[in-house]
Amino acid sequence: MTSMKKNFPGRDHEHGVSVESALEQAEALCRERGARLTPLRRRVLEIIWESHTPMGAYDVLERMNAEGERNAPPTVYRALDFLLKHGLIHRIESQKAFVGCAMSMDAHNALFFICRDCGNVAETHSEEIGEAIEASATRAGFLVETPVMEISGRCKECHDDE
Amino acid sequence: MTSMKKNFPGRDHEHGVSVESALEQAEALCRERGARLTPLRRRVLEIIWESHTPMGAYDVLERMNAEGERNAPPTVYRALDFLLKHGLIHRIESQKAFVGCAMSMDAHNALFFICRDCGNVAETHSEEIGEAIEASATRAGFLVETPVMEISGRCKECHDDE
DNA sequence: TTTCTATATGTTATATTATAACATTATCAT
DNA sequence: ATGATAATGTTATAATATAACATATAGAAA
Repeated sequence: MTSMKKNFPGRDHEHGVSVESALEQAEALCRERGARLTPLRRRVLEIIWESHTPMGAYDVLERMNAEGERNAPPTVYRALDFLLKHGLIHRIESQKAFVGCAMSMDAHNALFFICRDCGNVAETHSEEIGEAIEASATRAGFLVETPVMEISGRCKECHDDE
Repeated sequence: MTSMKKNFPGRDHEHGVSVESALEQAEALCRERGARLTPLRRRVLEIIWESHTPMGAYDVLERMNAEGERNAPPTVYRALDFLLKHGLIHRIESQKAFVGCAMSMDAHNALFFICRDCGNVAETHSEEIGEAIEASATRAGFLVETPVMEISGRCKECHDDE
């Protein structure tokens, strides 16, 4: 594993969204939509939120089975699909891994800053960038549906003390 | 395969970069850098440019072996690594696939518009977006290194005739 | 309540993508 | 020529993801 230094804002458990409140919000959102956040799905979401770095599907699976359960990959992938569909998590494509979504109501237009040192991910939603992309897309006659914006680099903590 | 309609600008073989000129540029760039664009690597680059949609590593491999050769996965992946390192191709993370890079000298800050209908990819390099991201990053104390920007949606051709 | 239907989960097998590890060969500077 | 470095060959396997079908469960309709 790469050196795990201090977190930077966003997925920091001290200053960011707490696991409990994330789960509460998820429940509210699902209730509102008539979507079923079953114990299994809720558990997967919880596991993902408990990690401060993106988790691979098999990491989640391992965690689920830690207490002796015998879940198989499809179980996890199906739960992940559900959570993705409802914007409760994001898939970080460049890492084949998943993180909790800090703003499920506006799941689109998320921009991720991913620190290559500490592995932390900060989620931002910039109007400016969204508009710049819209403008560029319009010029190309392109209809934006699902933007994937993952900026790899180094967070403040990690490039301060090099 | 999804319906393959007409191309949109960028990777269109009629209006875009020709395979030959792409290979010539690649050779020039490698010569300049003292990098060795071997026949194998050149062949992989050629295969990728010949496709107008992103190709998976195993698609490339299959193509290489079409004439009876017996290359194995590592051969392809090593060539892809070389081409990536020199900015001659991009990896489209959201598709686990590779496309030729239209602007190898400025391989960073590429923004891809990926049509979910026809599969085509248009590569753009927008100052405006680059700056918006820089600004957002600076605010977060983040040092940008490798931006991944892949906008999925529908190209003009494909949403015109729905 | 019972029955039906749709949704969710369990289970087995396998597909797809990617890399580790080590052997061999080619290139190039000396 | 010789030796060092880089490239390629080869075998095996790791890591990620899904297909296909069986079973169970929740909620709607009777």
